[in-house]
Amino acid sequence: MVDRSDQRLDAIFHALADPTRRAILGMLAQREHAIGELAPAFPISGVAVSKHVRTLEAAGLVTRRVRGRSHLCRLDPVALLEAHRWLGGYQRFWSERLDALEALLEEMKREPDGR
Amino acid sequence: MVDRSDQRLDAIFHALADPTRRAILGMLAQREHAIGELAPAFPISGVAVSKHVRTLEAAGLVTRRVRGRSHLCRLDPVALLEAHRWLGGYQRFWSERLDALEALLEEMKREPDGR
DNA sequence: TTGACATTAAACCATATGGTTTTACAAAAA
DNA sequence: TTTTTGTAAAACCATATGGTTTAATGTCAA
Repeated sequence: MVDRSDQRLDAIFHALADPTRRAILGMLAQREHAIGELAPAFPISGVAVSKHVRTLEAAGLVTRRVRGRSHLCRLDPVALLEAHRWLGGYQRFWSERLDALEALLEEMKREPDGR
Repeated sequence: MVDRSDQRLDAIFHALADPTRRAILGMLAQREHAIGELAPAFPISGVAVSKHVRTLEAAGLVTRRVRGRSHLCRLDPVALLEAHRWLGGYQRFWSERLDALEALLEEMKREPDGR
């Protein structure tokens, strides 16, 4: 019952569950960065940042291309989309709530005295 | 730089990074369940399931009401919505890709010989 | 009141995680 | 060629995690 897509979601959500890794994604959302450019933004060693990048890469959230001694990292949106779609499967739960709220507001507009 | 909403996302994504916990959410998406009803669905002890539920509860993904000796668990969509919205912040990355693909397909429709 | 039931608490264990420092290596610069 | 630079690999450490088993607790049923 634990299939491949399960394991992929495990890796994606686990990768997203760390604030440093989310911040790295945020930087990569601006533009491609070498690991050495990412590292100074964090209060941890470059080695630690490198390991975070590897985790993101393993989860499919980041791709890397090596140019000389620099490893250029780029956001890969596909994994983010996967997670987004999985969560979207629950959308009806919150939109039901929003619908209820909306209906209530509508009601209030039609009967402003709250009758 | 690690504020409250950061920690909330940590907890939410961490809670989602486990297949048992995601399966529990799946069951709760059907209807409210007592912990004792959830447990037989998994090949682990009831104690372990109880701890998973606590993790989900701590992340705000599940609420619990106690009725006699049963603890009734219900999905709380708000935390899921939070995660969904965070991911939605990256939507432009995959929609850009989809837009490009769409444009390409449009092009192919207009010039079916691939010129 | 006694006993069964649903759940939590506590103690424990193996492994995973996020960090460190040190070592290694390939590429660019001197 | 030698040195410096960017990154990974390896070894290590403390703590977190997901599981177990064994009490402890409160609630329903005989």
